[in-house]
Amino acid sequence: MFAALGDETRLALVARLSSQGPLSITRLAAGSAVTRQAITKHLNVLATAGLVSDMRRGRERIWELEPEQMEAARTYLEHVSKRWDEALDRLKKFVEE
Amino acid sequence: MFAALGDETRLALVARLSSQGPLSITRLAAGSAVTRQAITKHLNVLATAGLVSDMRRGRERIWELEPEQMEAARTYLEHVSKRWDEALDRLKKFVEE
DNA sequence: AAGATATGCAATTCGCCGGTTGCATCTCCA
DNA sequence: TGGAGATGCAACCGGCGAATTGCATATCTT
Repeated sequence: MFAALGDETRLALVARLSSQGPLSITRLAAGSAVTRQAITKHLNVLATAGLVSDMRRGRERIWELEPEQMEAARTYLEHVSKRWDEALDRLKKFVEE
Repeated sequence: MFAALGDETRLALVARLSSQGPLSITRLAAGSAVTRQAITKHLNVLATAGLVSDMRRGRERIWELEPEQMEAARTYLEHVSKRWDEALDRLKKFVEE
């Protein structure tokens, strides 16, 4: 999942979807420097990571954010941060003794 | 920064540093499947992203977590999540009108 | 039906990244 | 001082991922 967010183009896609809501592939490609095909591939990567989902509407395919996965990433970082603080505390106590 | 966290080996390093506190390169390499050299490179990548920092102690080099950057990542995800909710609200209102 | 719009599929190219190996350097300790 | 342990430096390799191109397919509109 972090790997999915780690690409500049994909992070930009997430940002756009977050600020502009659901968009079609062509619309997303219009605002980007790369080809529509590249965008499609990136969207698939994001989908595999569970960060976006798609739905068909006529001839177009609409993509939208899936905020639960982002929440999962946040939770993970929070977890790591917390454990780090605990480790620091243990170390501090150990040194003091 | 997400790119830095996006590699499995690096994420494992972050996890270990978070649970065990500051560690030397050799110690970190001992618990990993890859070479010490690989670990060194990964640590440098993490350092460039501001996620870890190092200090010399005798002949060894101790690495520790830099939780502020992790906090930044969390904040970013929070931001995106929030904007997404707002976008959804706008969309909902627009449809209702 | 026919043109236009939106997307899908496949093959290909190219650069970067993760990993290794070999050797040099530095520091600790007996 | 000399050996062992910890790290640094540099060259090299293999594969994967990002991107493009060309063409096929589906859907809308008139």
